Amino acid sequence: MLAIGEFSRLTHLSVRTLRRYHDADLLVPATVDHATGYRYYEADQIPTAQVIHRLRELDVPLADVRRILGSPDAADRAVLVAEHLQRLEAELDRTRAAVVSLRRLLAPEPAPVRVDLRAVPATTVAAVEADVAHDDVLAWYAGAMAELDVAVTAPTGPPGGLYDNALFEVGRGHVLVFRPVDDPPSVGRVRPVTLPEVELAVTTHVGEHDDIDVTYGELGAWVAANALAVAGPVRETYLVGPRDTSDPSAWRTEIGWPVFRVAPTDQP
Amino acid sequence: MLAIGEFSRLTHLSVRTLRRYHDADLLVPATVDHATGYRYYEADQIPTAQVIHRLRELDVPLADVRRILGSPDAADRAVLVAEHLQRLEAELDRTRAAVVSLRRLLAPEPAPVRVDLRAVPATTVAAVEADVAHDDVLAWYAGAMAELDVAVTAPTGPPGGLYDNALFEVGRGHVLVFRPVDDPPSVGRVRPVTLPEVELAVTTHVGEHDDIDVTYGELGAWVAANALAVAGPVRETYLVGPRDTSDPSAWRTEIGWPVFRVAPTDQP
DNA sequence: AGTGGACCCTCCCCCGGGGAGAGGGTGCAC
DNA sequence: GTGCACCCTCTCCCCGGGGGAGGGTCCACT
Repeated sequence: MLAIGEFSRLTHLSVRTLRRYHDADLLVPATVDHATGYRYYEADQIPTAQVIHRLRELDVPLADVRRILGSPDAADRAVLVAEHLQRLEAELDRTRAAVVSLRRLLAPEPAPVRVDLRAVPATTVAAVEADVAHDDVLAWYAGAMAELDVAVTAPTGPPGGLYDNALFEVGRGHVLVFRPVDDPPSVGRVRPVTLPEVELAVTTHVGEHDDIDVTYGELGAWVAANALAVAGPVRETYLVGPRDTSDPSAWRTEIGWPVFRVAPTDQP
Repeated sequence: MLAIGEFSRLTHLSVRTLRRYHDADLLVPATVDHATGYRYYEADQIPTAQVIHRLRELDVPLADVRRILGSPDAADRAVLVAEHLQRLEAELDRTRAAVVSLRRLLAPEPAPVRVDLRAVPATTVAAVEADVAHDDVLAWYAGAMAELDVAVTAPTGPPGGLYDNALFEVGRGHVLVFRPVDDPPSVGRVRPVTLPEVELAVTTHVGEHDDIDVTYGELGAWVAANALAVAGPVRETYLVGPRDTSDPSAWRTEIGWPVFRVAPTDQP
């Protein structure tokens, strides 16, 4: 029988937090005095408290902590925890990418971006498309591209993708990956798709994709500065990618933003 | 002149978030229509928006983002950002430790902890002590122990430390590191200190300190189960530590919790 | 010149995981 | 029996947004 203060000392959880965990049904005191409301804990609740403490340190939401503690089977618990560790790893990746692109953003003299305006005719390609959540894009891309690789034996150009703007605004949107080929097949998820004719503002991103947002931003700034507006999903073309060389610094990603002229100006 | 929606599309920040950043004086639109309240941004605000986006991805609080953006000198900015990266690294360490101790906590069959009750006489030692915030303990410890090493030439036992319980409850408390020696010197911060006589519940933690909380918990559970109560700061003794061997699995940390008998029982 | 629909505005409430403090009741050792 | 540390509940605050209500504006097409 440990009063809450003593239990707090033993678990390094604040009294306040212990009360909160009680309210949340996460860690219910062994006994509660009905008259006074005093909470009393047992020594064998310490490990549980520690598990909660550690999970919270990993930013596991209380609801998930409850689920983990609630699952009687150790294997189930391990699975749930493993899921969270995976999530942590993904977050670590994002952090890494943020550091990379922050470095580029804060670089003393940003290299001026080179943008071309290019009219692209309608093209028929072999494509796989779907509505995908922003977080799932990478995984989906890998699967779709693998399927394309199997279906398209003699591509006539580098692969590419179309990414709906809603992907970034709403967190979910239409995505299409394609491979140009003379006679697009229709196998599995692969279908012939005709990409519409567009005018593209095109620039090339060099290296890993960690800081591709910066290039996007530069392209966007150029587009806005040239009195253009964005019309339709962005097109990426993977001129040189991981499939071509394992040296990330050699990678080249062409980014094409469909644009139209907002107000026709008379300037040359 | 970009309306908020278009700017949102270019920066991948939600309209809502942009408004919030305006309210917070973080990213003020280039012009605001006084009549309608419409916010209009300039293309050259895109890099700023991206910096904010990236910093937020690194969980930099908005107030700090404001300070970073506000400092005109690039070097200043670099310093502020570096500070945050250091903070991230510290967090990563904590995460790693949490994973280690979680693994031990969720291990199928926790090894039973071995606890001894030991009467320790008063001892005079060479010590460095201070009030320290919980987060600063590690850094403070390194400095204090280095000073002790210089001051004490012929120690008569392994080093140790006393850690106030307030450290864990309030996040700040009294800390003392010591080295037993025959004739304690008084040099710099080093002073002779007489540690009071105590009865200690003692156990030994094996390996890195990542999961030392688990051992603490086991010790605490034993203490509670044996009708004892905690009296005074915990004593750690570093029998084998990083100074002795670089192999973490060989490290031995003795943890002694001062206790007293709550209710004298007649049980043997 | 109207009109419809996309766009924009402000305002308020919600979330999680606590921290701070008020105001008042209890346990227990001396 | 009394002092004081301890415990209780309650309300409000923080951050960094999300959701939605209710209403005004812009602009391209008719």
